[in-house]
Amino acid sequence: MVNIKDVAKVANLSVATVSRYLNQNGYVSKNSSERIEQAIRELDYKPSSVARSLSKKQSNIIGLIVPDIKNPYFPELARAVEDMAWSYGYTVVLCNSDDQIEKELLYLERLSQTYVAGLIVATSLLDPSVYLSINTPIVALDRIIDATVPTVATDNQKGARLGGEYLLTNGARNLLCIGGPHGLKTADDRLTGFLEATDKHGLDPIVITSSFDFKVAAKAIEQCLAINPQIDGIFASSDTLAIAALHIAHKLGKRVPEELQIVGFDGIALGEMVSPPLTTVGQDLYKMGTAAATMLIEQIEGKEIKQTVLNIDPQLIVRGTTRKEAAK
Amino acid sequence: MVNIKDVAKVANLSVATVSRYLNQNGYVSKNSSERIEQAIRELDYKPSSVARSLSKKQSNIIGLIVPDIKNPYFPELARAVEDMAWSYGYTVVLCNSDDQIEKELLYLERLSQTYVAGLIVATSLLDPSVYLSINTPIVALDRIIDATVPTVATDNQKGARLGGEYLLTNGARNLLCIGGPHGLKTADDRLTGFLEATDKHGLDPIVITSSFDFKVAAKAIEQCLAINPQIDGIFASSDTLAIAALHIAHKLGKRVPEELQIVGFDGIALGEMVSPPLTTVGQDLYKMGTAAATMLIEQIEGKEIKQTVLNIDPQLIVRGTTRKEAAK
DNA sequence: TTGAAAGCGGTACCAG
DNA sequence: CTGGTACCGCTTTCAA
Repeated sequence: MVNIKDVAKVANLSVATVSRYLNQNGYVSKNSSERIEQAIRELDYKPSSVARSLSKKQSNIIGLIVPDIKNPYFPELARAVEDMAWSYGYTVVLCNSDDQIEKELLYLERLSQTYVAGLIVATSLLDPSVYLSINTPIVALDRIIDATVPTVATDNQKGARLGGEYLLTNGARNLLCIGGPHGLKTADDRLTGFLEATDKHGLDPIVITSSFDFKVAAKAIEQCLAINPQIDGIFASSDTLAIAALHIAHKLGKRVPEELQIVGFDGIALGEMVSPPLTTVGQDLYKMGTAAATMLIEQIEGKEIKQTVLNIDPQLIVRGTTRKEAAK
Repeated sequence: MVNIKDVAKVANLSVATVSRYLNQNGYVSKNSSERIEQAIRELDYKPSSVARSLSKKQSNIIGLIVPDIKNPYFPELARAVEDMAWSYGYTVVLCNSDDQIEKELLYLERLSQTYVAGLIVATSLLDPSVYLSINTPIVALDRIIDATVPTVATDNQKGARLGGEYLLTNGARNLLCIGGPHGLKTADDRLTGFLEATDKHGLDPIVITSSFDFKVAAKAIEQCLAINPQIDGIFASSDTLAIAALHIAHKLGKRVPEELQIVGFDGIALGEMVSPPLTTVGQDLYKMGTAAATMLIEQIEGKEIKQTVLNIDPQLIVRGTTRKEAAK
């Protein structure tokens, strides 16, 4: 592998000058620049980012921590992050934490050993202090870590209220809310928002909670629907959960949306593929991902961060699992 | 950050000895070991993997190149790779090539600058020679690069034959085959396999090809089905395509599987979520991913690779988009 | 404008 | 068994 020394030799300059040229800092005469360019081309020189990391104590690696990339929500986020990182010359390391504290901690440790440039964290089980203590730029994506950590998130409560209200204006009265796992703030907020909507109408919906796992959720929903056949509207706090509900509705022979309406939350691509396509409270996932990456890179590169909290407004996306004609 | 020198000082030994201890090579007396351990604990020392990479010219980073992580096929593979990499102390960098030569080339270049330990490549548009020339362990996943590159793949032809035959034994006679993008070997093999099955029955199915994009595919399928309403069996060369077909069937009011049977290929999780759940030719994606990672790590660590080609046998997974009672 | 040289944090060879 | 030390490839003072 050709190194900076070789380039210097060919250009008949010192490595210091070549380095200055490479980093575009310090003085390099026009003439020298040309000789360096020439040498680089001639030798097909590529700087070693490892050596660079070592001397600068800073790499161009961004760590992306998600619970599980298999959850269809995260690939869309990951793709957006990766695109933005790519265009700024960063590289993203994928970390699946499985929402396990131990694993996340170990990841953090490993990443810090590589002088990771920054972290995008889409999980939130560790104590905020540990994220703050690692002394690396960080942004929270989708989940809030702490008021002091720059964050890109959705107003979950508002979104859920939107979803609940839509179900109501569409005539559903016997509601079921499928909440996400207990203790997950995102999920709790969605539940709260939904209940705000139903409270206003003096309704008292059934609430169940479930893990985001499809099969587990499907089973829970099936049981619930068996006991409460009167249910005519379901608000699910994730699209996966909503699709599980749709699946069970088909299995039980309930017609959607005629007998049972379903509203999801997230706006994953999958929602458009099922039949009927899923009405949902959608977030612009790509935008969230790119925004998070941008905020992180700005921090890394020491720029003033314009805003430390970006709240993405969720939007109701009406598709086929709700009746539209009934609106108003 | 505390470094090896600090440890050496506290343990009252030289850095050489500490290094030997750390790498478990060379001699270190029991007594010294204990002092080192003690010092490490005391200082909470973590070796810098960057420095290590520089001096060994080898990192613990594995590059995973996929076309697009948003394609539901890849998260399952990526997760498996990441799990295995994690357990061996490697870290995976996610690269989305978008099946663009230029981008893939740039990735390869960037990765080689970081002394990447190895590559898992799930794309195959570059000339084999470039993969071979980068002088890094590599394994091809799902797509074949070259006979000399260790590979984990599926017997696509056989799988497609299986799928085609199943459709036939189930009574479908007016067949449609939805192939993947032209020129993609995986897709071509699946088409070939399917045609083998139909040929044997003297049938001449309709064949269309489509990109793997859901919407594009759906449109093409809709047109085809409109022109050929007699179609009663569809073999899709990916689950996404099959789900698009299912989606269109619902839209057109065709009952699945009574009027129209569908068989997909891949075995992605999504297939179980749609209604009716998708009958498909499934590959064990997790196994493919872990196998690829294992083969790569063995190469990296210089072990004898037991086998350089692992052919995963595809399995017919009968679910709800085919009629089972008709079998035999 | 340019260059010499001291790191950055390890590894590994060689001598003791 | 242990220590001295020359790298690995690049960045960054400090002098010239």
